[in-house]
Amino acid sequence: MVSPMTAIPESETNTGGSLTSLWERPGYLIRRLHQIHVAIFLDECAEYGITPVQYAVMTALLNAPGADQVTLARDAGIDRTNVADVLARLAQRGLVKREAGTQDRRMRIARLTEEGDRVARDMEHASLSAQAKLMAPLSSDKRELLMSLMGELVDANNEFSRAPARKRPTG
Amino acid sequence: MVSPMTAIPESETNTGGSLTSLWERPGYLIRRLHQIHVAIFLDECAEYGITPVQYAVMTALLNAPGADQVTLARDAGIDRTNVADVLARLAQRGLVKREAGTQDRRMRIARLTEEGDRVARDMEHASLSAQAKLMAPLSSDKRELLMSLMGELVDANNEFSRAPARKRPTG
DNA sequence: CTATTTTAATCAGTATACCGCGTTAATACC
DNA sequence: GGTATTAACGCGGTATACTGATTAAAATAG
Repeated sequence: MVSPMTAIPESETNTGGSLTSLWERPGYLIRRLHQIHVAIFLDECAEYGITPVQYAVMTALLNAPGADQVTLARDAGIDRTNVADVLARLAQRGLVKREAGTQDRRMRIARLTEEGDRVARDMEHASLSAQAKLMAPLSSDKRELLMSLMGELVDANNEFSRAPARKRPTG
Repeated sequence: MVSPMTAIPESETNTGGSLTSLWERPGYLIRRLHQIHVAIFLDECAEYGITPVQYAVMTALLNAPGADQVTLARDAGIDRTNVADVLARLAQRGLVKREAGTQDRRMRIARLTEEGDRVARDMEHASLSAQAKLMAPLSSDKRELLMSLMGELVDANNEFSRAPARKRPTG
């Protein structure tokens, strides 16, 4: 015994029932899909140097200028402490400015700077390109189907993540 | 102009076409789905203290004992450098042991320890519970549909991420 | 057999994502 | 009005995920 073969022994511990394939695990497919989307987004938006999460925060600020961090977290579906980090990085690049809240002095209010506003609007094309590239392998029908199914799942499981986002507009 | 009103001005910069809702962006839904799955998995598998990625690496090691880091990265769809970090943490907890490769001395070979093997097998129930909880809001038909669509998308876009996984078994 | 190239791993650095604790300010209660 | 509770932040810590550079060993070209 103990032959010196170091190649994969094939049946050393794998006694019969190998566990389910990764491709049958929803968690695996979701993680890979996430990886892939981030990679495509970063590629398409490389000229701006903005990440998907930063873009989500910036668009949230477009729609709700002067929001506090908790509101931004709920609007963008991002963890509270993470929003603070993202805002700090955006502020350091001059895309966001932060002030203390006037009414509630616990809050820190965030706004896009002029440059931040311009960048957020300019990026829309690139972000749509990233979407298109990601979904390109699917037919139009399948795209809609996938969006619908994912939306349903996120909606129903919203409360399970630490960052329960604002629910989908029912309208 | 420059009125001192600090409440959300509603139309300060938001000139007309507000950008697309987050719920219409595939990247947003994918990111939220990922958040939610990780949260559910950590909750269901709390007694083991194993993360989804650690579980993926451990099951990869179940099926390919003695694999090197590049192989593990491809099998589990995880970035090369990340695999090294995950293995280091698993090794520190005594679930994995690592040795230098005998034939190719650049490689570092990884194996599950006895305890690691036992934990990986014991966890299957909990991981299936996490899957079930995640997918519970969807009917059986919709679950299959979603898995199929996600699989198709991951398969087609595989090469866009830094961690291009081993392709889906065609059989 | 030497020189180039390729490959596995490591390291440093950055960004997301979350937890738990503590601080401070606003609110509620008495 | 003083106390208890709640709420918004900040900080430290951990894990994933990736980039770029470097090192060392193997494979290949000349």
